[in-house]
Amino acid sequence: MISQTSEYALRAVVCLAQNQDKPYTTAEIAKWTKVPEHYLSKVLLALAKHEVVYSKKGLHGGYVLAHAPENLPLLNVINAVDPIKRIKSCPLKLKTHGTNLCRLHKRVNDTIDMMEDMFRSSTIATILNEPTQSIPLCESITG
Amino acid sequence: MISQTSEYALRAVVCLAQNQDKPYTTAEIAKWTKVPEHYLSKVLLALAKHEVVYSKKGLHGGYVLAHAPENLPLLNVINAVDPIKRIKSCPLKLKTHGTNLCRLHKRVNDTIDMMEDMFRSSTIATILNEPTQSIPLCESITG
DNA sequence: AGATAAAAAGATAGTTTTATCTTTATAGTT
DNA sequence: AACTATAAAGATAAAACTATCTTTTTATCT
Repeated sequence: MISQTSEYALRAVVCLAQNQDKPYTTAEIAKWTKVPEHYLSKVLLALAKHEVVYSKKGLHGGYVLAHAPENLPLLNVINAVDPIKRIKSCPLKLKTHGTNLCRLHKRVNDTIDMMEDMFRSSTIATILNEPTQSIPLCESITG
Repeated sequence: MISQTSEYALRAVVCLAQNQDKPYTTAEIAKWTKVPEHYLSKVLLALAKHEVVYSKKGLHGGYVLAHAPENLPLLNVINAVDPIKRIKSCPLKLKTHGTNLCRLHKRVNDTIDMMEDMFRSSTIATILNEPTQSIPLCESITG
């Protein structure tokens, strides 16, 4: 329902949100979030292309968040790596339908919309500030 | 967000709901729903195993719905072919989390729950009876 | 300027999903 | 009993997703 790649991207972004003091390298983020390092590197690349994170090359480089967590909806992270596809026209390409969606596809699309709204309305800050039973997302990045 | 296989399964079931006079063959359903015939055959097999449809072999055989559309939530169709996976424990396997979900995964899981609820609360009958701009799902099965 | 640490890019491979084709088993019909 | 239409099963393959390794480019430090 949500791809592995999106899951990894969200972990990385939450990780960076919790550590905004300096750029962190792919290797550090990978270790902390338990994402395969080389795969994470592609994910971060996509996040950088969509300006979710900012990358700094060279010595003491790494990745930092490009926006304050308050201004970063989960949807932006997901869409950067694995865009949610909505149904815009009848997948059966029926002439009689034209641009209208039939009842089935309208219902499915409504559901996707709802999901999208939920991901749009919660930001990284929202989830980090949410009261919960559980300890912060992950163990310390330096640990 | 919803797999190709689920989409095909839903189409097939809606098709059978609109044609309950006799069993319809894989080939007929495939033609009507524009699903690749041999792939549809696997999908129908899964639907039959989960008793969403009933299969009748031999001459004049084919598939019929196993339940009235009123008693058939979309979720049952989706779960038969491509079960919605919920997050039950921390994907990072952190000891400190134990069975609790962190804020991130709780939020993602809540969203999945919502989607699941939506698919559970609407039946095939619901969507077929819904008032809409568009003509019935598909063109005639005999066309 | 040279050394070093880092992202970026490229190449390859495993796994899962989607799709197609072929053969076999089964149930009606004649 | 033989024939035929059909689902079921098996084998194969194409495409997408996930993952790993290697090389190249870029920026910073001394």
